[in-house]
Amino acid sequence: MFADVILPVPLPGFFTYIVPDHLQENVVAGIRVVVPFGPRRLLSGVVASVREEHQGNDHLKEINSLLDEKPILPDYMLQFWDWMMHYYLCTPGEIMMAALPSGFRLESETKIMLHPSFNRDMSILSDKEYLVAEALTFSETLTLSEVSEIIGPRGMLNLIKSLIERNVIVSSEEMSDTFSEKTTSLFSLNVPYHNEDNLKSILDSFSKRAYKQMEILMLFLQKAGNEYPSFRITRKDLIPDDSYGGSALQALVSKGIMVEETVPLSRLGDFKAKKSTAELILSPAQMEAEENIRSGFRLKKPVLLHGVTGSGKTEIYAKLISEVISQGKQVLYILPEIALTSQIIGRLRTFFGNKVQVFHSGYSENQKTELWNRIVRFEAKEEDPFVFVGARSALFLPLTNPGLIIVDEEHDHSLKQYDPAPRYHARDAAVKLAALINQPILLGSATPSAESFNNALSGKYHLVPLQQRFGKSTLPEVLIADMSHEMKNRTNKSHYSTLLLDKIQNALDQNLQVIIFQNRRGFSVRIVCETCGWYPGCPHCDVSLTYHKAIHKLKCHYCGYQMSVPSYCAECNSKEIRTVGFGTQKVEEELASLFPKAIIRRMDHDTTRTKNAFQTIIDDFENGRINILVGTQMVSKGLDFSKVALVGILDADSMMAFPDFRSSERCFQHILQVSGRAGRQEKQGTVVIQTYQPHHDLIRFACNHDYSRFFENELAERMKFGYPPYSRLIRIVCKSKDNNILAQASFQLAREIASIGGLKVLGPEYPVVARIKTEYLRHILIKLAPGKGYASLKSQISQKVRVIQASPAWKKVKFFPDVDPY
DNA sequence: AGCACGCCGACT
DNA sequence: GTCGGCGTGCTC
Repeated sequence: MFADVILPVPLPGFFTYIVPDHLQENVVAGIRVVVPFGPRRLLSGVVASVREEHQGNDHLKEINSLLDEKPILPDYMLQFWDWMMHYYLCTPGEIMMAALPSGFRLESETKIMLHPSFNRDMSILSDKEYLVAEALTFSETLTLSEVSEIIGPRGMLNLIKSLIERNVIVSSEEMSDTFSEKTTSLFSLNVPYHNEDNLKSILDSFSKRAYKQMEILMLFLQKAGNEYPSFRITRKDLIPDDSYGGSALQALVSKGIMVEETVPLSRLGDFKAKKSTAELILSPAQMEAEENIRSGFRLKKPVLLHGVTGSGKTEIYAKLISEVISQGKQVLYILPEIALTSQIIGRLRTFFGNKVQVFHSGYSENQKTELWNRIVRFEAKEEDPFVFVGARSALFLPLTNPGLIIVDEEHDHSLKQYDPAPRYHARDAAVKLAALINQPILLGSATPSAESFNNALSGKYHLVPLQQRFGKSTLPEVLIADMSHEMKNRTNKSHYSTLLLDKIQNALDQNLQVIIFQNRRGFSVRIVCETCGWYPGCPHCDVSLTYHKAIHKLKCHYCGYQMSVPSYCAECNSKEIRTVGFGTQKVEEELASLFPKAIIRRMDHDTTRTKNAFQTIIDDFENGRINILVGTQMVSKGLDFSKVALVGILDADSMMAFPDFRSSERCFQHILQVSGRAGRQEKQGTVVIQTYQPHHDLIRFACNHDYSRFFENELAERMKFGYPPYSRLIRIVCKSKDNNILAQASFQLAREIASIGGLKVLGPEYPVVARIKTEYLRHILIKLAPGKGYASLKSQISQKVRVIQASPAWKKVKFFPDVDPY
């Protein structure tokens, strides 16, 4: 028998191994195996399929051993991987690396031991060799990292090689487990002292000499109550304010009065539900939407819930989730970004407590591995997790009994993975996954993507509108500040219109909060020579350097290169150098001088870098410790604040101007999303949009919250130019350090692909940033017209890529296909 | 991707 | 003379 194995290497295809006779019964698809790979490497891989026949007379190797008794991946998950590698033009290994936490991807580690025939004649050894041999007489085996600790990393490999050649040592490959169980100590009363007399006498003796020990013992008995013989407690729970550093407790253990035992501790945390789901009361509008969603599920169509900001989508989700759980099924809840999860988690845990688990890239590998283990062993018991909230990568969780998939904020661009492969869109992949498992899927957004909206219009998705805000809140009033008018009349103070400043003052006077949105494009602050226009650029990338005030340095956003701020121009030696552009930092400063009494905080990449920074800012804002919050996209994403009276959008134009067919859509979504933060309770909120193009359609539609009109317009535009959803795009990113070879290779590839026919090739073109980390870039954009045959065209395209890649002339060029690029 | 092999410049 | 730099080729 032969097994096709997926290995964590970015090479196309599976690797075929012989299944040894004694393993024939146990090797099935979805199981992990250890296989030899290359001259001296062992890898763990996943069996994709087992077959009886194998053509070709290749020299196949044998499977070494098995890591699992039963599959860790359900059948549908292997189908999902298969679909993904074909759809997104990547290798199974790339999917495996994205899907499995590292605890499930074991690698071999070289271990050395003394050669059995070595006669222990140490005189033939050098000093360093002697140290290694001596260490091997104490502990039988050493890993390479242990050897490196003994003699240092320099020349280690050669030394070991020489020892092996001289038959002093032998080496072997062993699989090492990277997962380490988290443990804790539990303390209990030792058996002799379960006898009350013994206990009493020891307490009496302590009252004279070891007062602290008695105190701890008393504390233990107090917490244990009648259960004291079987009571076990952690140090932290026993002595919360551990001022003794635990030494007294340790003394009790060493005297044999108490017993310490090490037990495994879950990293997944413990959360109690605070409310019963019976307390989930939906408004009539929500109930209607819920009913409508169910009818969509009955039609076996993906459901698109288009609920305006503040309409209470989460409550509807919770209602649906509670029902799925009650059937003993699991729920997968995908969110665009880690930052958002904590809010949603909090709300879901109110109802579902421990049943809710989180999974995203911010989790440690050990945490991920533990959750995977729990899922693989899922038995639908009360204490098992049922709801999995996570970012894209949660799609790969091997749920054994999934009953519902939710993709929230389905319009969000961060649902698409860009690097590394697989470059998948979590929404589209989730729709496919739902179809594979034949279970319902719900997509939710206040501003659905053009793709999804089009699918809803065409009947492919079932559309559920929810146009009413929850409770008494109404949609905010949107006002336009015409910046060209303001500029002409010189009424504006720097970047702020009088309208916006008045409204801010107004809000502050009423002790209400303000959010100021400045998008990322306007975020970068550069340095420019006033005399000749020179600006410092990154030596490795084709971008200007961004000024960072906190470190007073110029920095490259692509490769991290840093330099100090030049005092004169490198071109003309002029000293007239100044900063241009205005980012959140500058906004924060300027607002501080305009509103000296207000407490202003900033939320952007810089201020949310540390683990809890994001949550801290949100908490401060929620509790009214911040009057004005200045931020990028981050402030627009699903945050629920109740006292926000005003939202200001400083520079709508820079969002509209970006040269990309999705820029209008993105700009409109940002405006609507950030506007949605205003006026979440009875009082109507206000939004001020500053723009130089007040009559632009996009601005007009945004003012009226007119999603449908905007997207009807937008779809008409897309159709005119043949952009998605009226075509499919594949972008091939070409990279090389050699710009000439890159130019030739990418040109050649574009020509080859064009020759396939049935598609349109644009480029090769220079991307906006044409060089990153000393590598030059070209983009080839392929438009596939609507109709059948995508699969065949795609495989032809990747065939062409492989041919070009294989030709010796272009071997310095790398190609990365990106299907449905963003 | 990782690892071995192989061919040239900087040190004991 | 060796160490170790990374260019090249291969992995069922």
